[in-house]
Amino acid sequence: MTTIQSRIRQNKYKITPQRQAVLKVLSAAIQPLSPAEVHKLVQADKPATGMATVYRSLQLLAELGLICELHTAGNCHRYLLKRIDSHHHHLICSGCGQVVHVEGCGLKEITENLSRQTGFAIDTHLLEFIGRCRNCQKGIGKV
Amino acid sequence: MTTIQSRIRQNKYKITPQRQAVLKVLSAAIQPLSPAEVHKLVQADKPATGMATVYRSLQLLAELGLICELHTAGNCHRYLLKRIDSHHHHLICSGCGQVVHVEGCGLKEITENLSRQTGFAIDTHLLEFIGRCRNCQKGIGKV
DNA sequence: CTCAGTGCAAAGTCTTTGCACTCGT
DNA sequence: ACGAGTGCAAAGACTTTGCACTGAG
Repeated sequence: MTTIQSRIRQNKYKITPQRQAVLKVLSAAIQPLSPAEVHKLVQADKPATGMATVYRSLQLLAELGLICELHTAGNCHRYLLKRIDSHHHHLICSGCGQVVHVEGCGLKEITENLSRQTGFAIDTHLLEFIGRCRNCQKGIGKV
Repeated sequence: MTTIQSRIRQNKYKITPQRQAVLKVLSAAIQPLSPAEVHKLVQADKPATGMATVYRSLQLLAELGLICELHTAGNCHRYLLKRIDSHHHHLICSGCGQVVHVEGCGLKEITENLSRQTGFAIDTHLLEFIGRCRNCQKGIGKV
């Protein structure tokens, strides 16, 4: 938490109660949240907070690499606090939305090959696994 | 092309000039197109075509698995004809948007491990490589 | 004290929907 | 001929922006 704040300060942005509230909400969340959900949860804390501020905060935090932006099927954008600094991905349950962290992906080699073959400078990759958790397989979350 | 049409027919949907036009545009495209781009290109062929029809066609074709939906950074949704029936992914240039097909990804093993560890039934994964093509590395597409 | 950050409301985008008409089958 | 599919325009969702005010540094 303190590291996060110092990262914000380092980049010459201010630490405002609103930004803290957004971070708090995201750090308490187990599953990724949409901007609207973040807004609702932030309002429990700071009722006056506007939607625009939530968007601006999410944008800032994503820019600083403090949170991840996920692309899910229906509700396209969802955000998640980056808990681990290492390279990782997410396994997302399509039933209930729960997220599991996945360490490593073994794509280093394929990335290097691709780069060699195509001449692309490959910056990153977007990888998400989509499935159904144990509960949702039992038909609970059948959407 | 004929296989595509039969796939549409199989699912009891009609083959309309508009759907054909959307398919034609996508099959002629080298890079993935946004709905708006598809619309513009379709209009060159059938000027009366409405935006709504383009959306409905894209949705239908994606549902039938005939086209891929990509999640890119800025303009979130873009569509691409599925040229190859095998499992594949895309390498996308963040400068000019050009797309390279990537065969295989070596994620079978990691998927199986994940499934075992987490109890998830993993249906699929979303994988895209993001980089800059040779031209854009030369600074041409510096956005 | 200053200016980045905020809240609000208005303006943009992007996407979907309702409805009468058209046209593939 | 029948009903899926269409075009249009309006509605809806989501996101950004302008502007005066507030408060973090």
